[in-house]
Amino acid sequence: MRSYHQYCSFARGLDVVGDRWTLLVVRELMYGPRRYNELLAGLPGIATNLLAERLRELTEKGVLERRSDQRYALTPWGEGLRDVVHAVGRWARPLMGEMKVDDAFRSHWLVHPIHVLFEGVDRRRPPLTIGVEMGDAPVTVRSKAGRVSVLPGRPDAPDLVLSGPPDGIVALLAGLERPAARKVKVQGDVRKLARLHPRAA
Amino acid sequence: MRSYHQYCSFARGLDVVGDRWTLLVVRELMYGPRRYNELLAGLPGIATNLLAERLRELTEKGVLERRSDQRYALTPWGEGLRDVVHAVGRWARPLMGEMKVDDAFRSHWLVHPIHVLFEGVDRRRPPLTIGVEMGDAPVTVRSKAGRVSVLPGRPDAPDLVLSGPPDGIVALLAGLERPAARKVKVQGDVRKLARLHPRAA
DNA sequence: CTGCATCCGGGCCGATACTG
DNA sequence: CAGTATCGGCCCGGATGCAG
Repeated sequence: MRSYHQYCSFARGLDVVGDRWTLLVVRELMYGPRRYNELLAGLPGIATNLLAERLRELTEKGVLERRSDQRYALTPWGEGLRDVVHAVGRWARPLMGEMKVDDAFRSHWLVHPIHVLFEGVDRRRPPLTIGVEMGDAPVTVRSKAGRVSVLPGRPDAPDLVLSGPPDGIVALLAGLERPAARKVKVQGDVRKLARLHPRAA
Repeated sequence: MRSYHQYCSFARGLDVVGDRWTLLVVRELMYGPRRYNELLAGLPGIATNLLAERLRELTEKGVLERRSDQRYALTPWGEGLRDVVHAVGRWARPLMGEMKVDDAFRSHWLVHPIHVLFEGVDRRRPPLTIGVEMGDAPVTVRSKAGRVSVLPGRPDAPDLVLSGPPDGIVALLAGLERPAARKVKVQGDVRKLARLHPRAA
């Protein structure tokens, strides 16, 4: 990317991560170290040359590093971009209405809406294990010790299983009455969801 | 900008503000409503057509609005981008070493480093008024009630006056011993600066 | 002078094909 | 699996024109 040539911390930050796709690569690495093809799968729409170029640039600039097992991982400085990604995600929450027909989705992306919806610790939250099926891979949403998190894979003994389109799942977890929420099949008692106390919109 | 077509809050956010120059336009409006030419002056390097286009897009999307006095201003939703700009600025702080020869600078940009360096309230901070001269316009850095802020203009009765290159000024305020800091002329007692307790790097 | 619109060259982006 | 090569098209950047 062309530099903005401004002596401004924000502008210099954008010189590093302001390119198209760059911060989405970072988003993918926030789930942990990933291999090239895993990144490709998590970034529907990116061209292979662009992914390669972004990985090279970000490595040169010290945002990520390549490990011995051929995986890419965020450096400690790169980890600092979590706040940036979350800040944008939080700001853009009003944009998360319905899915468009040509919108892509990956189950592990659920981590971010969950992070925003259930930020911090809330002791009122009961322990709860939810299996979520949204198409490409099952994930588990777990409430434990007042904290809500997302894990890959299908839980052994879920209290609740949700299956349906992503926008419906998110609406249901957020406690919103949206048309899409009605398309979600629920096994178990839906009312348990409200006890997780999602943040108001 | 081409949409990423991903049902992800972060990606949808970038669909709105991910274009080149877009967040820098927002940065400029964080100082308050501005007219077209004022924005142009605060965004050295931007092409006039691009500024016009960004302003139109951001207005359509509800990030900013045009006022009756022809000024552009952030909407309430647009104000939410402050957290994003600050998050990037905070992350990019390690990049704020020396100025490059072709780096542009505007005095009002000092607001962001100050925000990052002196975030929050610290009761140990004594009241202090500092005049700062960096080239294009004088600004005032003021400590009051434990909070440090930046105002446009030259103070009436400064306790201290700093004049020199921006990187030197920032280094001095941050309490860092950098070569550039030695190029700053100081009128008054430099040691008063340390009492403001800047955050460690 | 302010506030843009138009035009044009160059570079980045996106899609596909291909290689070790 | 992990990229490189290639090429058309679009966005960006700089210069210029022009209306209120």
